[in-house]
Amino acid sequence: MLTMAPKGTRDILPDEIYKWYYVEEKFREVANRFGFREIRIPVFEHTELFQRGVGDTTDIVQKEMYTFNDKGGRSITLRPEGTAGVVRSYIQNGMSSWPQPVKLFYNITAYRYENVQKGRYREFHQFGVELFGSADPGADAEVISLLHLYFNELGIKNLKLNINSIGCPVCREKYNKILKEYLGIRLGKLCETCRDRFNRNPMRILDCKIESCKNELVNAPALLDHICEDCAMHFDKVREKLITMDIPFSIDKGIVRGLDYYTRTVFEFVSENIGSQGTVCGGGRYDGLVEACGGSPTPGIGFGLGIERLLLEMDSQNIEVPLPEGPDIFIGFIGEKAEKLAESIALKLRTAGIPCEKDIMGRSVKSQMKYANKINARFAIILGDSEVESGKAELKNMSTGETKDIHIDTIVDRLLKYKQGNKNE
RNA sequence: GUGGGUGUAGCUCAGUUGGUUAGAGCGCCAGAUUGUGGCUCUGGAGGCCGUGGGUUCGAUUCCCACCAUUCACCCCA
Repeated sequence: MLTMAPKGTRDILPDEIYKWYYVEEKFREVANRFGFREIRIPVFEHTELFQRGVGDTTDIVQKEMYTFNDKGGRSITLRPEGTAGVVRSYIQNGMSSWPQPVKLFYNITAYRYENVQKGRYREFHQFGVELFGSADPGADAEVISLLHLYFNELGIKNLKLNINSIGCPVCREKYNKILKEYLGIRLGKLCETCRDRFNRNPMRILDCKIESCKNELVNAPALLDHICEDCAMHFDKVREKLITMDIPFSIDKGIVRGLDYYTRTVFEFVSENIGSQGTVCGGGRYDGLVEACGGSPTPGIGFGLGIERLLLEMDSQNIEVPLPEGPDIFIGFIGEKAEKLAESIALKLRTAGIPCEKDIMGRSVKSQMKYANKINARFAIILGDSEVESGKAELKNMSTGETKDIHIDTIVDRLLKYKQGNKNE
């Protein structure tokens, strides 16, 4: 137990971190291109923020939060997602008086107490984007196109984009009446949980996976067919824009975001290759959220993108990420005088910005060379008494095996030139 | 919370029809004439065979429980 990471958490080791750097840098870069700026928010917030911002009736709040009292008696919760914290920050920092729209992105860990399975962990990583201040369908399209571009540039194929509209509170209320009429007559045939949902959140019944319930629901009215005129027009425009931008999508009337404050557009990017938790990215519009959290009415839209799932998908598609490079040079030595020389050269190289390693294991020359090979050093040099005396040494190119006699004083210059692209040096 | 699979070396996995010192490949460390890697060869380190209990003369092997892990349900990233 002492030597085991807690359930649902894991280490990201040096051998795989380059993949993380790669997708992180790409995400920052693409988000910046769209004018989104990075925000960093706390890992924990007041519990009530999530109760409000995520919604009291959701599974997340009801059973998945890491909640505890701090020593001051405050109820604190580790963030189960990113949106609520960003919304809080938007309000707290008066972002409504920033130039509009406010476009933010983030790279966070999040925490949910759930059973672990493929692509689902208790501590997981998300990229996200939140766009405040625009109710325009263009904002929806922009956020979705950001994702489309991002996946494209990573080389990911075949992620399926599903979109839907769940209307506004007004149309949802109307729809709920219609749905309840439909369900009311069939209530007896539904499972226990569904009967429970009937009063609390009838829309969730449509999500039920139990066969007998599904059978009763085949002809159930879909929310999309009952949204009001404004919402329908909004949805039409979003679709038009996606078509104009050549972004393929399907309409999935079944997407019903569990989070309470979602309005109008909801969407997800789904994979079929990474197990049953195939949603790589989920998002939508939340025009009521800022107000619900205590701010003035502000439209918003955003998404969360699961990094673990993204990486699983990239693996399943055999997408190659450029491997990290080894140090430019390994400095080996034998003897005390040579060691001092090696130390001073290593410091000069490092000061000049040249990655280099020097033996600190007291190994034989042969073993030092083996090590230089394992760490994928570009060059190696071995210093001994004769090198100390003559000021010259053999610089060995580790990939070709060629050696060149050089003056030790010139080593920094030579490697700098090499790095500047003069690979012939 | 529920159900199935799996726990033997750092990793991937053999194996013992229950019987003394538990194996391979990879990885790690070192050596193959004295100061030069990759290939090859040799050697070495490293296992309470997940934990606890039961059956037995004897358990890593059979049984039970627990724990961990994994996949799935629910839900979500």
